[in-house]
Amino acid sequence: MTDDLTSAAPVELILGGGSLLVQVGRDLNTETERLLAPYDLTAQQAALLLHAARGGATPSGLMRQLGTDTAGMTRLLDRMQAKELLVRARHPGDRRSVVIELTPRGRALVPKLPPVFGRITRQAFTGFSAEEVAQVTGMLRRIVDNLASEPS
Amino acid sequence: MTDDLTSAAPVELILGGGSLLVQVGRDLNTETERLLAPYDLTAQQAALLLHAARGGATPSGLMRQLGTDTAGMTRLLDRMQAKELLVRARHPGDRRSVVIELTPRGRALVPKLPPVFGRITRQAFTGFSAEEVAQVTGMLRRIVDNLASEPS
DNA sequence: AGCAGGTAGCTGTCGCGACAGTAAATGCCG
DNA sequence: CGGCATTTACTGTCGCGACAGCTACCTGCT
Repeated sequence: MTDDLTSAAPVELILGGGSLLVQVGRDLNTETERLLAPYDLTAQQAALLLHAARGGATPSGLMRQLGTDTAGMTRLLDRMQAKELLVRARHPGDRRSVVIELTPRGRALVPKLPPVFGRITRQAFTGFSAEEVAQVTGMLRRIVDNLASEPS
Repeated sequence: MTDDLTSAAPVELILGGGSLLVQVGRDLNTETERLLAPYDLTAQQAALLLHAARGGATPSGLMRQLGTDTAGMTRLLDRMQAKELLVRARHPGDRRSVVIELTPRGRALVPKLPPVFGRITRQAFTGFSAEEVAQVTGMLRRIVDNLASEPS
């Protein structure tokens, strides 16, 4: 309901590149990858492993869950397939589609990931009450909706 | 003070790749670039122009303000120099350093940028009270600090 | 004066996001 | 049933972030 947001939130804070939000996202990603380094995984790859581990995953489904596009997904899968973390199988009943199956190697990594994400979460939200976490989450969702639904 | 954050904020929300925070940052960036397209600028380039317009900017200074590293800055400057938005001048008194000077072409773009960032800000924070904006900002800062100071 | 350590900028390499454009398979609808 | 839009996956291209490693230069300390 505020109409003078530009003064409430100085341009510097919202700058596309130097934006606080953008910065936080990048820092979070970087820190996650630091903790994942021992497993030779990136944040995207770890996230994909977790999602694909539940079975029946397709590139387009994973794409929506990871928030990327088909191009990015294709290459992410390429890289992970090259590392023998997964294979592409033919979808029974839809010849356009592909089913992602983890290899034993990929499957072996899955149990190690939740602790890593847990650590990151704890680190990022140190000093936050559960209520505060819920607040940020809610507000971030509202921002996402605002950006998505108002492509003015 | 919360010690059970993993239950308060489910892993799915904080996933390195699929994280809400990461997602918001990317969306914000993408939307910014959509609005900057008419000027043939990326979000980084626009942010750099704004910072450099105040004069006396050096790569390392801009690097800190834009939150990237020296490598990224070097190439960002390369691309912008190729577009004749700026030039690199020698720093008087420190032969290691470089001073960034906008060309007329670069300078001409500067006044167009604040409105764009203003629009993005308004769009992102539609429905937010000034107080809420301050809240998110504060919490985001705390997260940044947590991530920076606790490289456990 | 001279050396150690830090700073400024650069290059190489890799992973990722976004956009544009393509081909094959599917679904829909008159 | 036949044509057309949609969906699925892919490739090409570009900009950017992060890491590692390098040289030139400056500075502080002895």
